[in-house]
Amino acid sequence: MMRNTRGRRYHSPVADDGSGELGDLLMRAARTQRRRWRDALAPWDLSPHQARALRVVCERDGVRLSDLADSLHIAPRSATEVADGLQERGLVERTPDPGDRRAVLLRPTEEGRRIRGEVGRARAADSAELFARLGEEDRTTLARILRTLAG
Amino acid sequence: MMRNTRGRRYHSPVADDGSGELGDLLMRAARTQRRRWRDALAPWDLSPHQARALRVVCERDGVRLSDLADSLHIAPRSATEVADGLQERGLVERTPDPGDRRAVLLRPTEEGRRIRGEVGRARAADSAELFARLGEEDRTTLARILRTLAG
DNA sequence: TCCTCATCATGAGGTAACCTCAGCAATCGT
DNA sequence: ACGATTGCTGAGGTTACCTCATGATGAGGA
Repeated sequence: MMRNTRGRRYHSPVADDGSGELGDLLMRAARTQRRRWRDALAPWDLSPHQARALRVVCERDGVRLSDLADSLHIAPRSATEVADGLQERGLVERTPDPGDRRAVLLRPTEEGRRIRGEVGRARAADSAELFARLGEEDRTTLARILRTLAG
Repeated sequence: MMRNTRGRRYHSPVADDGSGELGDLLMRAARTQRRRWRDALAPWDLSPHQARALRVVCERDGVRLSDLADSLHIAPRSATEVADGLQERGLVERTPDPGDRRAVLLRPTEEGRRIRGEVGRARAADSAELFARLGEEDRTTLARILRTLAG
């Protein structure tokens, strides 16, 4: 799964025309982080999507497939597949929803909680390492600016 | 192609634990921009990747497939497919490389240049619109910070 | 020269992660 | 009580990647 062992180099992009450049930079920084995260996740052989799903399942205990789909911004049908993947690894289990017999609730297994903890710590460490390049003030500023953009 | 007409809403994510939060914010901002760009591109029915490829071909006039692959960070074989897509739409053409008879040079067609111009303007406008939420100073700061992160 | 090895593009074939649509069961609204 | 809706999943499709093999060419010796 996800054996992207290519590791190509980055070409310096285009001229700086002021505004378009910011978009490029944003994408580039995001790619850097995505790659780092993917690499940090490799020891558990989880895709970023699976890790996120596991996190969701652990946080809101008892998650419907459709809710999971919503959280991951994918179609309900696709959530089934993500859940299948996690279930195969024994990280989550399907239990019937007591309140609605059509629905299925996803719950983390013991192992699932454990893995989620490990992954969470690894992710935090990795994130801290990346953003350690910035000073305290820059981190605050960046958070504020990104919040403005994402809104 | 690329008919993601789902338009799901964003769930407010997890608690703010300080460092991990910045990573989330970065990804979120990047996603916002990616979605905007994709939408801005829709009128021409080009994927982001194709648009980027067209840009590369137009800029460095006469591009080998392997160079294109390098620029897009994909395997050489995959560059063939991207080129096929653009060629089918009549935006680029394959010409033999005079200096190496194994190689093929991609060149933009007249139409390709035209489209690239339009797309470039649309992209610049879109980017400007997004980043207009920020003040002049914030834009400068953001550029500096992102450069630090992407390095 | 000629032999070997690297490189270029591409055919063949595979995979992961999405999607839509149809179907079944359960629930809800009137 | 019954038609419409909701929740999940099987079946099957698309896209954008990938690897490996192949044929043609190029480049560096001996």
